[in-house]
Amino acid sequence: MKKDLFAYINTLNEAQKNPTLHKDGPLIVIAGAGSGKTRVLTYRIAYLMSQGIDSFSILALTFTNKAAREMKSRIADLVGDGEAKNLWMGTFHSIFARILRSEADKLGYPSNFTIYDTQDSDRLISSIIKEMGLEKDVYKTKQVRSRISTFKNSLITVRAYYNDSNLQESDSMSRRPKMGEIYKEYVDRCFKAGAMDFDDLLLRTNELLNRFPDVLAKYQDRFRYILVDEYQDTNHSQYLIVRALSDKFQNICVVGDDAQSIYAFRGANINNILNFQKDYDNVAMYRLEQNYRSTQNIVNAANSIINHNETKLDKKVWTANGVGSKIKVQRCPTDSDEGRHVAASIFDFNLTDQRMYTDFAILYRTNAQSRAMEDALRKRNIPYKIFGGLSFYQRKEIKDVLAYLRVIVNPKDEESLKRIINYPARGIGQTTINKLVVGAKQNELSLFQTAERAASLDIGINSGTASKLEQFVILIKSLQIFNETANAFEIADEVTKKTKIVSALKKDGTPEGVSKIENIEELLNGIQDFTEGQKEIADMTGALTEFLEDVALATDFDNENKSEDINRVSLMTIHLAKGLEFPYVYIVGMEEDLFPSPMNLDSRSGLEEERRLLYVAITRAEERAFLSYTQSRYRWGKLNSSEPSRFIEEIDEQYLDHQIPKSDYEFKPLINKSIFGNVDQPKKQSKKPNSWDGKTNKSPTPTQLKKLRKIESENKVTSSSPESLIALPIGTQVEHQRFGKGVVTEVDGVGNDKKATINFKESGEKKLLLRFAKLKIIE
DNA sequence: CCAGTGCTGCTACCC
DNA sequence: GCAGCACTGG
Repeated sequence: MKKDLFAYINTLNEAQKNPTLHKDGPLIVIAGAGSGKTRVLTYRIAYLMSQGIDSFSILALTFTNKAAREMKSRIADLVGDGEAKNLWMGTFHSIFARILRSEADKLGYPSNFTIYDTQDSDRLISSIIKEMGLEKDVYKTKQVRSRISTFKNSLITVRAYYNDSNLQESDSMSRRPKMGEIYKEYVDRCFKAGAMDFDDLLLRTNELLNRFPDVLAKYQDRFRYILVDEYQDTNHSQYLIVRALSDKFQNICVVGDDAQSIYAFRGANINNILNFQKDYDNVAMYRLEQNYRSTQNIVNAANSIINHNETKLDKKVWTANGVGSKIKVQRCPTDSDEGRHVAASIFDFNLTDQRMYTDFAILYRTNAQSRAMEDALRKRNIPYKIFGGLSFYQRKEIKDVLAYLRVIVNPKDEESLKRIINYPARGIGQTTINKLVVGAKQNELSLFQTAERAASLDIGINSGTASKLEQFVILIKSLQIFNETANAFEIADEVTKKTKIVSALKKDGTPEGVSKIENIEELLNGIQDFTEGQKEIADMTGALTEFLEDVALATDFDNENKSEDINRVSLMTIHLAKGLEFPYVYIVGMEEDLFPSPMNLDSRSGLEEERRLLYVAITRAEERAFLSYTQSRYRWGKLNSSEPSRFIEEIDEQYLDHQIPKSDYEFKPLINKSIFGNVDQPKKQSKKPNSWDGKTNKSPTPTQLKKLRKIESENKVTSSSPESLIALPIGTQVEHQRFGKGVVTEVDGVGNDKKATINFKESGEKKLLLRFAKLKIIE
């Protein structure tokens, strides 16, 4: 086994080997995009284990569950399943949720605490604002939530907030003087509900480690080796946890790329990676600069964009791969044309390059952009999968079933209780819930306890409603008793039957109802899978809690790998694409007011983050990258005109290949003079100094002229080929730009579907769609 | 209490 | 373009 491992390690380059074999003491690995950092991390962990480090004492923190799972399985390949199993590997949230469960009593929490997702938090905040009688247009739920999240991620507790006059002042200035009160009430209510939100999982871990030195010492001793992936995206709270845990042994290895820091909006602090060397003594610094993923054109184009940033570590990413093709930049009249263009291009490459659909990704800045892409792909029968957006577990019907399970496990969970107390409808309306909330506060009881005692407490609930509440309480209690002996699947199955959720949906009979039933069945299948996996564990107490935790921390990525998911084009936001790679990458919506996002335009750091986002997007591509922008786009149901993103200009011209709409098969010819936007259109006053629009009145610069000439000549090539191929007798000698010379052996299909089978000298026999294949007839 | 209707405001991003 | 919310009449 050891010998095998070293054979693997020997396949690394020197730059990769050094951090892999670095044993003790702090180290930072600055890993350029595609430079093999995952290999370094996995081999390093395997190496540590080969050196006698106990697998139980290695903690590896990743950014997604998927990354953790993949790394674990790769390590299992190296060291065997049994040993890999013992590694502590997962996201910050999942690892510390696990630790918090076992230490919960110290913080006054039940060990089966609920994890509130963003929606739960929003509902709670919104009801607090209502209860406090505040104006909802001033105290906007989402703004309040994100403010509270900022506090928590900066370790500003309620007490710290009240000790900081600056914070209070800035909230007063933004007309929200009651922010502190809302914050306090929110924290109290979460605590009383036995619930932690995502930020609490980190904040409470800090609290645990700070308040209990013995607990800190225990985990410091347990985690002798700590590794953190994607360190550039850690926030202050995560930073402090890592610092505290690694303080004793200082065997801390962080890996990241400052150029790929794209989560500042949720509190990630790029200074964590920039200042790592100041945080520990004798830090070893390693740089991985050789890119194994992409062509030279892609690497260089990406470098040229990131060079516009001021804040960055010194790094020169290069590749020994081939030069590759230039990045195509496509202008499209509208967003649906953009969709058609991308779909046509994928269709084309799928055929001519014999590519699987999984080789393609379409990346965008905002989820709303996926629709135009979907429509176009569907029209061409190209299978696709959308990642992100509303996840399975956030669907209403799923959240309803889960709410029952959550209340069974933790009856104090207020948000879940409010969800199900009248679902399916049982005559307990908003008025009653309001009375319960008030009553709970007055009597210092949980909402559930208040419901339980509704008849005896003097809270204005009449006997009719009280008996309905009693029925509901009995239902929950009987399910709780059932839960003591049943496994997670049995209890979930019982919930859907006892509550008549499914039978009610069946009666409803609408297509929506049918799809909801299917989703609930899917959920039950998932729970059954989970239960199967737990079979060897004799004691099933806590199984449901564990399932609910998995679900709370799961994302769409975690439900992949189903058979129907293979061979599909991937659609996702750029954020979601971090860490992934695809041979062909389409980056759509390269427009001002979209990318860079207007929300990030008021500061240099914001703009730099947007730039890093584009860097991430381009470096996902292995072979080909495509950029596109529209001249007008539907937003909020209205057609708005748009301008090319400033970022297109920032990419070094020599790596780009500007296209204008192809008149032959996709677009009507629009403008032949210039690619620089709205020459032919009445245009609004240009206010952005950096946009291309402002230049159109001037005569073209030499670079622009060069672009124009190139575009004109290319346009001739594309438009001439289809006509010349109308007649293509068998035996014709043809030349293809990629496959070289060949002979036509068969022609079939008509019109747009006309295909020719061609026997190429070099590449063998290929079937090509004539309207795409740029064939030249050789006389 | 509840279902239906009309209005609003938003749409970065993830654990 | 739609989801979520508030309002209203039954």
